[in-house]
Amino acid sequence: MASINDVARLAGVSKATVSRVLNRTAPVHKQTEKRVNKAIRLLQYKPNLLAKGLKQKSGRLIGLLVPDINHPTYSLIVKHVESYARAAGFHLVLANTGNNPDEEARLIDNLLCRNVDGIIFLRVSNKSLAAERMAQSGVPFVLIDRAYEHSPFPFVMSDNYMAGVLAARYLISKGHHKIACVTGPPDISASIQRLAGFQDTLKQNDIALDPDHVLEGDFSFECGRRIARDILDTLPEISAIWAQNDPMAIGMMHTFLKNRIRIPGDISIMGMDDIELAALFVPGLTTVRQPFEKMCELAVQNLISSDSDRFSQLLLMPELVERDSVGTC
Amino acid sequence: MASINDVARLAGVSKATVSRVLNRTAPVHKQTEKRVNKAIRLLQYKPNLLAKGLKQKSGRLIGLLVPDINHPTYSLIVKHVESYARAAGFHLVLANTGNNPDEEARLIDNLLCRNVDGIIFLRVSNKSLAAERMAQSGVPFVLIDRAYEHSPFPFVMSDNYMAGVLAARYLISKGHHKIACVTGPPDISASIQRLAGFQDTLKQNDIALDPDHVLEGDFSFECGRRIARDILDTLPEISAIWAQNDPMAIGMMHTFLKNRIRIPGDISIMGMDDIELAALFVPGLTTVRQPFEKMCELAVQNLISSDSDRFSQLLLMPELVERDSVGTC
DNA sequence: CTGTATTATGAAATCGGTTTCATAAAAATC
DNA sequence: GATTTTTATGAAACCGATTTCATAATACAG
Repeated sequence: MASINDVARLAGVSKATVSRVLNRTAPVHKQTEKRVNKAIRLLQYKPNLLAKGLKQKSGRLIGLLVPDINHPTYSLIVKHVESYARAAGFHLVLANTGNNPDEEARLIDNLLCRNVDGIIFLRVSNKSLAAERMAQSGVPFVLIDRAYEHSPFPFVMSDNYMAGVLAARYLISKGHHKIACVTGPPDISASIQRLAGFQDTLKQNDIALDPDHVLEGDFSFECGRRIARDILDTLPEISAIWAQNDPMAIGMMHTFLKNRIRIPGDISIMGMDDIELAALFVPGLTTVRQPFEKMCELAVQNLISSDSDRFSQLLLMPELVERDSVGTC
Repeated sequence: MASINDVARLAGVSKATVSRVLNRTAPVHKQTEKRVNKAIRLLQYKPNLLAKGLKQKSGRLIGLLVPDINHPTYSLIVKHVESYARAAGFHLVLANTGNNPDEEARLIDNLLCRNVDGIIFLRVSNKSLAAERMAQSGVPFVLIDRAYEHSPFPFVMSDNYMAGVLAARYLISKGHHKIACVTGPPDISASIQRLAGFQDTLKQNDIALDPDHVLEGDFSFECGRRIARDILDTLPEISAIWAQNDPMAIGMMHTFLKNRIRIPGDISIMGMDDIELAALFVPGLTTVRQPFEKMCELAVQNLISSDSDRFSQLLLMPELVERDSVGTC
C-alpha cells in the first residue's frame, strides 16, 4: 500500500501539501494540486484511517451494542443505524451483548480504546453500569428503546404510554370488554409505561382490567406460546389480547391456531412494534408501530452533532397499523 | 485518557518497558512489572488501538458485507460471525450493501483503509468485482453463501446440490409424484445447484420434473406469494412444492392458507435454510437446514489463521428438518 | 523600484503505541 | 577476581497521517 510519503515523493512535494490537497484544508496552487492528484491516481493511494484517527483522536466509528442481532426488531434497528452512520461517513462496529452486563462493560472499554465517536446502546441490560461508565468517559452515547428510570442519560424511544393508549382505544372501538394484556419483563420501564397507558385508557372508558388478566411475559416468541396455552386453560372468557410486542403476539397466534381457535373469529390479538412478520403472518397482525427508522436517524445525528445541539431525551409517537387479527365484539 | 507515556512517567520507567509489560513480549523484572501494573491501575490506562494498529498494520477488525442486515438468514449469519470474531479478539465492522455493486466497491476500499484483517462477503452481488478487488489487495477474504462460478476465490457454503438431493428424496419418500420447484434467481449458482440435485434425484427415481413445474423466484417472501397464486390458477395437479428458501416457502403458505388451501392436506410445502420462522409458522415448515453457525466459524477461523493453513473452498453438508408442512401422498 | 501583504510550501513536531539496538547491571564461568 | 554470558532496560526510530510555524515566492501598493 502506498503511503502519503510515496505520493509526496512522486509528486515532488512535501507530505504536508498532499494532506492539504486531500482535505482541502488550505489553498494549494492549481499546478501542484494537479501533480498531486495524478500521483494519487497513479499509486492508487488511499489514506490510512488508523493514522488519521490517531492524530485526530477520532476513529470515524460508531459503536452499536445490541442484546441479540438476530432478533427481528433489533436487526431492523441495526440496519437503520448502519445506514445513517455511513451516510455521515462513519463505519459501524457491531457487537452482541447477549444481555450480559460483564460483556457490555468489556465491550465499552474496547470500543473506547478505538476512539469511537459515540456508542448507541440498544436495550442495554438494566443491571449494567454501561451508561454510568460511558457518561464518565465523556464520549457521546444514546440509549435506544430502553430508558433508565429517573436517569439523566440521553435516550430516544417510543412514547410507550401512548402506545398503550392507542392499543386500548382501538380494542375499545371494536367493542371489546374482556381484555387481557401480556407485558414484557416487569422491571423494564417500557413494559410499565405501556401497561399504564393501556390500563388508564380502559379505566377512562369504564372498562376494568382485571389484575388476573395482566400476564407477565418476556418479549419472546416462546413465552407467547406458553401464555396462550394458559389463557386457553384458565381464561376462556377473554375476547381480546394486547401483547406488548409482536413476537409474543405471534407466538400466541401460533398456539391458538394450532388449537383450532380462530383469529379474529374466536379471539382478537394485537401486538406492538410492526416487525416484518406482522404483515406476513396469517392473519396479518394488527399492531402499534414504533418509528424505528426515525429513532435511528435521530440517535446517529445526536452522536455526531456538536455538543451544543445534542438532545438529551426524546419520545417519538407510535402509530396504529390495522390488519386482520382484531375483530368486532 | 492516560497514554503509555503517563504510565511510564508514573512508574519511573521508559514506555518501552510498559509496552513489554502489557504484551509480555520480553521478560521484565518482577519489581518493575509490579510498579508498572500499579501505575496502569492508578491511571486506568487503556492502550490506544489506533496507535497500536498503525504500528502493527492490523486494526484487529473484521469487515462483514451483507446485502440486507434485516433479512432473517443474514442477520443470523451476522450474529455468528460477530461471536466468533470477538472470541478471537476482533471487532466486527458491519456494512449493508443493499446489493449495490458500487456501494460494495466503495466499502471495500474504506475497510482496507482501516487495515482490517479480513473481509467476509455475504452473498455479494454477482455483478460486483468485489472478489477481484480483494484478491488484488492481498487482504484475506471469504465469500459466504455464494460462490462465483469457476472462480479461484475462497468460499464456504452449503453443498447446494446435496440440498436438492435431500429435498427430492424426502418428497419421494412421502409418495409425491406431481412435484414443483421454486428456484432462486437463475443466475446464481445456488439456485442452479439446488435444482440440479433435485432434478437428478427425481429422475433417478423415474419421476420427471416437468419444465413447466420449475418456477423462477427471487428468494423473497413476496415472490412466494405471487407464485402461489400462479400455481393455484394454472397448476392445480401439483401435490408438493420445494421452494429453494424458507421465505419463499412461507410466502407461498401465506397465500395458500388465505385461499383456504390446507397444508399439508391439499398441498405439501418444503423450504430451505431453517430460519427461526420456519419453526414458528403454522404449520411448521419442513425444510433443509443450512449449517450457518459452522459456516461462520470456519470463515472467521480462515481469515485470522496464517496463510499456510487457510482453506480455499469449503462445502458443508445440509441437513433435513422435518416438521408439519409435508404430508403423505 | 522598493516595501509590504498575500499566498504557497516545506520542515518538523505530534498522536500513542511497538520494535530494534545498544548498554548497564547482574549472574555465571573459570 | 577477572571474564564472559545473560538479563533488564532505555533511547530512538518508526508506523502514516495532521498541523503548526517559518519562509520562499509572488502580487500589490505606493
